Amino acid sequence: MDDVKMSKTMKKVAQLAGTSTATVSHVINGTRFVSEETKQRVQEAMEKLDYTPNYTARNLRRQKTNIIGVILPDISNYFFTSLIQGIESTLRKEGYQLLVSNSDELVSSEIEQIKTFNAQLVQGLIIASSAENYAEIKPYIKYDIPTVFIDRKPKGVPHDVIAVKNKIAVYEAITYLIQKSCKKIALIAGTPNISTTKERIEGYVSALEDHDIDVKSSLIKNGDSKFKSGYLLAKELYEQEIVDSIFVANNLMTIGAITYFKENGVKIPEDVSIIGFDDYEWAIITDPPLSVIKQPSKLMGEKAASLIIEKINTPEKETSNYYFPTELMIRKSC
Amino acid sequence: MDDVKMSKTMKKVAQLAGTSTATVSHVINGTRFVSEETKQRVQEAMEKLDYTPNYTARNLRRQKTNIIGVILPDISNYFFTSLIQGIESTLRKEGYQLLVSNSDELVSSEIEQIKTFNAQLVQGLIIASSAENYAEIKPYIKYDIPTVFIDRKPKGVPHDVIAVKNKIAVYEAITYLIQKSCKKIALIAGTPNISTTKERIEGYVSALEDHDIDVKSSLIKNGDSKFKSGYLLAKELYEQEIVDSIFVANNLMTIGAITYFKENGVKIPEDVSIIGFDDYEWAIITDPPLSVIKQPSKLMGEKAASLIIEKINTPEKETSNYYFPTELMIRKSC
DNA sequence: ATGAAAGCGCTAACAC
DNA sequence: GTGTTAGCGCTTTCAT
Repeated sequence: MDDVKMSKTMKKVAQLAGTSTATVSHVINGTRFVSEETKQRVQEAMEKLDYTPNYTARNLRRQKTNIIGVILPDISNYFFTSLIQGIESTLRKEGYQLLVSNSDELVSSEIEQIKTFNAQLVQGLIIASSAENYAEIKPYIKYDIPTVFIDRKPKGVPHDVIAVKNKIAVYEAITYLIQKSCKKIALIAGTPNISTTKERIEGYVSALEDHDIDVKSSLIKNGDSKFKSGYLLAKELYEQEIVDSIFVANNLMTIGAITYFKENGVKIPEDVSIIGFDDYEWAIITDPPLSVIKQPSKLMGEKAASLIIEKINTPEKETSNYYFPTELMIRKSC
Repeated sequence: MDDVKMSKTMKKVAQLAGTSTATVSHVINGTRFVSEETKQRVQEAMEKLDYTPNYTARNLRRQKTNIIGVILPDISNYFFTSLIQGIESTLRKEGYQLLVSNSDELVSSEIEQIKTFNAQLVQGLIIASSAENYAEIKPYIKYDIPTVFIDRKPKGVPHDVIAVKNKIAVYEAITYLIQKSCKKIALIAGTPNISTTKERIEGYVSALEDHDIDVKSSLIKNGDSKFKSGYLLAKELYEQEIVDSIFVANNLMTIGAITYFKENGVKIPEDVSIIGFDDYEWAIITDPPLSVIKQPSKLMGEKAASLIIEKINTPEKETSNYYFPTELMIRKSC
């Protein structure tokens, strides 16, 4: 009630309880035996003062925080928000906190954030990097802080990575389209130069090649993974080329592409078949229900979080790569 | 290259540069004049040691962190993730970090998180509370840390609140339905007892009353704001009642309800009209395109963040409430 | 079963 | 223009 602004310290608690700060600390942390009666007195004193330990001081002394940092390229992308869900839930169970930040797909901004996080702020780092090569960010990553790369794998990364079997996933999808006798299959790919985009293009190309279909570079479009570019690229494709099917390599661009076709009376799948990437609740109620490649996004987030925690507890743990399988969900858009 | 594990301290930098720690600190923070040459030497030393200041130590000394905590009831809900987008972007611009956590719509878990955040971890708190009354969480909220409530306003909150004109929003939507000559208008409401739910029910009831339509309690269903309950409640409504239209008070439940109807061959809007809450990219490509009440979620997040920052800079600033208007987006589901 | 005190790495008041 | 040093609030070693 009275001194609201004054932060309560352990010292005050100790005074009130008639003990030393050491004892107070030990009753709080259960780190050594304290007799029932002193324990009692300390607890009462804490209650009375409405005392909460100062985490900053504790962190400084213990040389660790309980915070994990996550750097994502686009928080408006449903895939990345489901990653967050998975990460947050397992982190919380283990008593860690989650610091989230958004790099806007910019390596420069990513580096800025890595720097901040590394200033003893964060105990571990989960990052969906926008860098093509690990070398670009290597100088800023500290080797003593556990780091896991998620979704994307810059060339040369020596850390754990959690990703998806992109090439196989897309190969399957394109093969499906071919079997449905699509002839002119286009690809709307995401942000250029990142591993997921490259792998998805590889899957596309190799599926076509395996079925003796010419790969036309005019049918491969690179976007920026946002709604707008899906819309624009669909338009470009439809105006310039005869296309009977499109594979769209991310969820926001898929929505963009479909929006374009709906606005222009292009029928899906009659006029053009579509397969998208990422599966969400709303993908079932679209017109038509969307055929997609589903990645286990929440699971990937959970894995990243538990991996980071393992790394924190067992620093000598060797690094490894986890490639999750995807699932081709065929609905009505192809 | 060598002592990777050893944290570099200011002291070492000072030694290498042949200055005091004070000078190092001042060149880092620009807090007092330092001659060009010493500045030079210090910077070189920092470079050489690959030094980054220790935030934890700085925070302890300055008695502040640069972190804002956000507590949300459901990170899988698109509304809350767009809130995060808005919050994160404006926070980042101002040099703050964002600590995110999820309360699962549980007051107990919310309290747990408030406690953690309050331990000098966080400079400000943005919270979408699950509490019906402020009294439930009051003991844990510290008055000296700036707090803003977002989306929901527990009874008796003395802090800033950022919300939406729920009653008016729903009143308009229901009125629209009535003008479209709907007679049996049902309501699928969200988590009981929170302000948004109560206000939305009020809007529903008062629109019906103003048009001399009987309010039947069997037409008002309470869910838990998740996909599943939207699905189940739609089923319940459709099996038990003759209903020609439904207003669904949140985005996940809307998807759930539509999914149920699609699975069961119920035509929208021919058999039943639907208006949902919250607007997203995918709402345009659903079958049929969804009529919804759109709330300016990103804007609300931005406002919350800038408000918190204002409060931090001007603690004496008086509290106020911000009620954003919504927009009724009529598409094809009603 | 408990206490004293050093010290985590920084900032800033004070001194010159 | 720069240095010295106290101290932020805690944990933990070393005593007893």
